[in-house]
Amino acid sequence: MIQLIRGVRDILPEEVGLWQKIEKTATSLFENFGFCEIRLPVIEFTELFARSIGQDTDIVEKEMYTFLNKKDELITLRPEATASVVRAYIQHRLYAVDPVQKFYTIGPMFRKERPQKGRYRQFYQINAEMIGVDSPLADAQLIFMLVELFNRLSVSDISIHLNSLGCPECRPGFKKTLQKFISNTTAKLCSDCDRRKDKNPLRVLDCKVFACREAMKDAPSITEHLCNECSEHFEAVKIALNDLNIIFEIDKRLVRGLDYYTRTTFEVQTGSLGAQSAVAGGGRYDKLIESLGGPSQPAIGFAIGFDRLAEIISSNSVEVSCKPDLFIAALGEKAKNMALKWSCDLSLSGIKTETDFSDKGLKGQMKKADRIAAAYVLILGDNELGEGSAILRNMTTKEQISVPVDGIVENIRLRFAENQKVL
RNA sequence: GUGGGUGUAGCUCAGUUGGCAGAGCACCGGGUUGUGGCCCCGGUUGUCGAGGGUUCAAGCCCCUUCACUCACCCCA
Repeated sequence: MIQLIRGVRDILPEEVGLWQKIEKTATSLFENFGFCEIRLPVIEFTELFARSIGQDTDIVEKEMYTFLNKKDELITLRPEATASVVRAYIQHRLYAVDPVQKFYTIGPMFRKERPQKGRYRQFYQINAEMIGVDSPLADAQLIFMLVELFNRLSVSDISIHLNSLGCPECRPGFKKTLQKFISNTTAKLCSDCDRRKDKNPLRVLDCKVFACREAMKDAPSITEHLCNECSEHFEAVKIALNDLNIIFEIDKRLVRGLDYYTRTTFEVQTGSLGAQSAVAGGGRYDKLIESLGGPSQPAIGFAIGFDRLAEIISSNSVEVSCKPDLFIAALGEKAKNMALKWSCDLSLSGIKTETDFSDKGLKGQMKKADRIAAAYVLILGDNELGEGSAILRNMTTKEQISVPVDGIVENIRLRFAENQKVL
């Protein structure tokens, strides 16, 4: 048997209802906030990701699916969506009419990591990106919209973590301050932190090893080393969030692994996903568009982990069904031919109709109708054919009536149209 | 890439010191000739993840390998 590739998975029909519900909730909410859908390819030139995410990040260094095409160009299955959104914004000069553009997009991303709970090699994200707005009010609005999505999906076990990473003006200075603190500390860091303390000292703040957390307990905080502009921006975001009654906590260890982030970063965390606590995350990337060759426009966005969101909702079990309204139990060849026509016509008129074309007896077909939870069964056998009628049975109340074969589709259609008071 | 756990029927899982491959659920048939659920009776279902080794004999012991899973790293 051919099995699926490691780290990817099938979303089976019973789960798809939940996925559709999440998708509909998100898209209608985002559109109410003025975001428009954009659909993007899943492959791009590798350089796009190397330049946006950062050459030295783990994602680019070892987690991308990268191939050589026939023209010897390096192409990559996208590990995230923001880079592609920005590329499209620049390539199609969407800024020419109005530099302010708001997009959302849903689709699969790919990262070659060892799979575990809530982490797959093909995973799905819902992204929202707002380009061209610098105001801290935009940051607050975006976070408000994100929180509202969780509310609408009845996800309550979450917390909002907030931080600011500064900008190219103030971050290098903080990096040096932090490096000085680390080299002065006597405490022993784990081998990973020892390795990354020079290249990316911010990551040491994020380490989960107890010894490192202890050692970094009194480490300088970036929010205290922001330049005036960044500091004012961050304060304004906090005030705006308070005005919107968004409860959040400042998390100075929230550093994130993509190089393009500036200023505001945030994460939605949950306790119900094992070691994977982040279910959504995002932040500002004010310099990315310019660095990819576009106009100098600020931007902010977030990504929601679709698989993770579905996971935490399904543990609260949302029932989404695709039960048929009507099951046609036909006995004999003539009856089956009539059933075929009827079921096609009824399906077209919006009634979920199921038919069994096998040679099962009536008992077997009733059993099947029961198993798939059909609300009504239409029985057509030799007796009924002789009388020119069929039997319509309510599977809950066991009531049944005789319906003339002449005009039966219209008859049933009208019965279902009358507010489900079919029988 | 590193470490732990788990692989036996469609599903959930038993399987003793190595000795005929099991249960529940599901499915199929019958009881009830054309009426589902509940009940009763009967039946089907296996590369015991794969490959090799030890043995008269391996689901069980040994080696290798693969997959799943959880965690690390990192991230949504």
